Amino acid sequence: MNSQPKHDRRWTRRKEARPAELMSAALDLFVERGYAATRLDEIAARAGVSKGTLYLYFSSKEELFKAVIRSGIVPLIERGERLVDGHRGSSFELLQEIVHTWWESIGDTKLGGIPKLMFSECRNFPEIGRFYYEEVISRGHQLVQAVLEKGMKSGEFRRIDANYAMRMILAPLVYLLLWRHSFDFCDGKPVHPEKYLDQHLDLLVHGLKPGAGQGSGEKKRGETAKIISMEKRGRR
Amino acid sequence: MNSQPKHDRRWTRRKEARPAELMSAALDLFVERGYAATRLDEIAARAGVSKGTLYLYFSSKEELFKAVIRSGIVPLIERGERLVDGHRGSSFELLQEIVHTWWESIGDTKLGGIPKLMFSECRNFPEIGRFYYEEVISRGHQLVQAVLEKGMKSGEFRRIDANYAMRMILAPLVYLLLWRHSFDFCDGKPVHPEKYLDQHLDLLVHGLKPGAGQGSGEKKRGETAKIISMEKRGRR
DNA sequence: TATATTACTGACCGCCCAGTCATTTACTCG
DNA sequence: CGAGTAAATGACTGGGCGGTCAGTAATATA
Repeated sequence: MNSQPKHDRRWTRRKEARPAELMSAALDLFVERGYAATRLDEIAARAGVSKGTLYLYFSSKEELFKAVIRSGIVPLIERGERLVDGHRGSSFELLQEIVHTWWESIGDTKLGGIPKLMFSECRNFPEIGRFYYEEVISRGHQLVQAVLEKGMKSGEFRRIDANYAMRMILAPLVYLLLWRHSFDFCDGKPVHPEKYLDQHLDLLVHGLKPGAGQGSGEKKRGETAKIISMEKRGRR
Repeated sequence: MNSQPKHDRRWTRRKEARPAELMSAALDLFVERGYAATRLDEIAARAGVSKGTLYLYFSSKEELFKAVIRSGIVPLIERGERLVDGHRGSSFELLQEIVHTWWESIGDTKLGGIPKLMFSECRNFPEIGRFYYEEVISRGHQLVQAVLEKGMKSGEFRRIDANYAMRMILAPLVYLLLWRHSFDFCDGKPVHPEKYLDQHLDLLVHGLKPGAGQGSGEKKRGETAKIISMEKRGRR
């Protein structure tokens, strides 16, 4: 981690670089082991400093955690929002572009571990959970929803509830991240992300195409499958 | 939790009921706070016993965790497998039936917290992770994949890679559970599960329908959206 | 080179909690 | 009812880890 330990000095002053290095090390370990199971000594060691140094830059473990999340997500959403604003072309192309960019700049990056971390810990740190929800999740939701609504308005997509459709778009993306950061290691033939995302987009483009019946519960022709809405079934 | 504390006794002997009650309490707390953040004293208290009693039935915290997972999932998969075997009718109907049953007997139950727990902890307990993968995940995958393949063979679904399509089916289901057990609490308008699942099935039935181009990267007509395969793009 | 400054260290502290066990209480059986 | 057994208790312990701080080593200044 230390760039070049000049000569044979035991350590060098690197006031500027420390926080970023510590946060990077912390993110790695938090994602791998979870917040509680990660020792501050380990984080410090991975960043090439002692635990005491960590406390020069972060006042507590929780503050370090917050900083990791904050600094990790700041660039993310903004980038997505700029992408949507600047786009000219079909809504589906935009959707593809978003997925691609997301994968390359987040998913396939160590930042891709953050969602797993947040899902695991948001109940233990409601303040951070709420922050993450406000600053990342809800903005991400709005972003995708806007694309869907634009596509529906132009007639490119059929009319469906954008809020729920948005979740159908995001679920496989988030799921991919969670998978890679948890069970991927025991899978015989690991998931190939590019193929996975292609498949997802392919199913979406067909599922969203207009002219095949609107909304749930309706079907255009007398097909074999008749949709039984869960809403009408008795609850447990 | 104790059924009836007879008379004014300080406690009663309930050798048979203790393990189940302890596991139930443990599942609640593990799901809510995570494995590490859950205290054995709390589990015992919720089950109405002292910590010492817990150790009469489980030799360690980790053994308790294993037992919780094991006992929680034994009934689950088998039920699904019986469902598939006994089904007569279209593949999509079967898919619906699976989703409904899953939701009612697992998703909308405290068992629905197990996936979150496993995703969070499987890296810290590789042995349990592997067990869960073998006994639940891979069997669940095979189950859904079999339905897809049957549907493709009969021409009800278009031909696509069943392994990846299976993941597209499961992702929103698992995602629903994770959501409910983590961020749901900070959502202004919470997700309505029945509507969510209906929407999912609706998108699927359209996305899987044949006669709209096969596989990713192909489109039948000159539509606005042209699919750019991620496979062909440069990697990060 | 001498002095002042400060980034950094690592031994140390105290709390917390998994795990133990001697004792107490409930039940069983004759 | 009384003796024997098994279930349950809760005070205790030991280790681990978050957090501290007096001291040390690197750098700045002159």
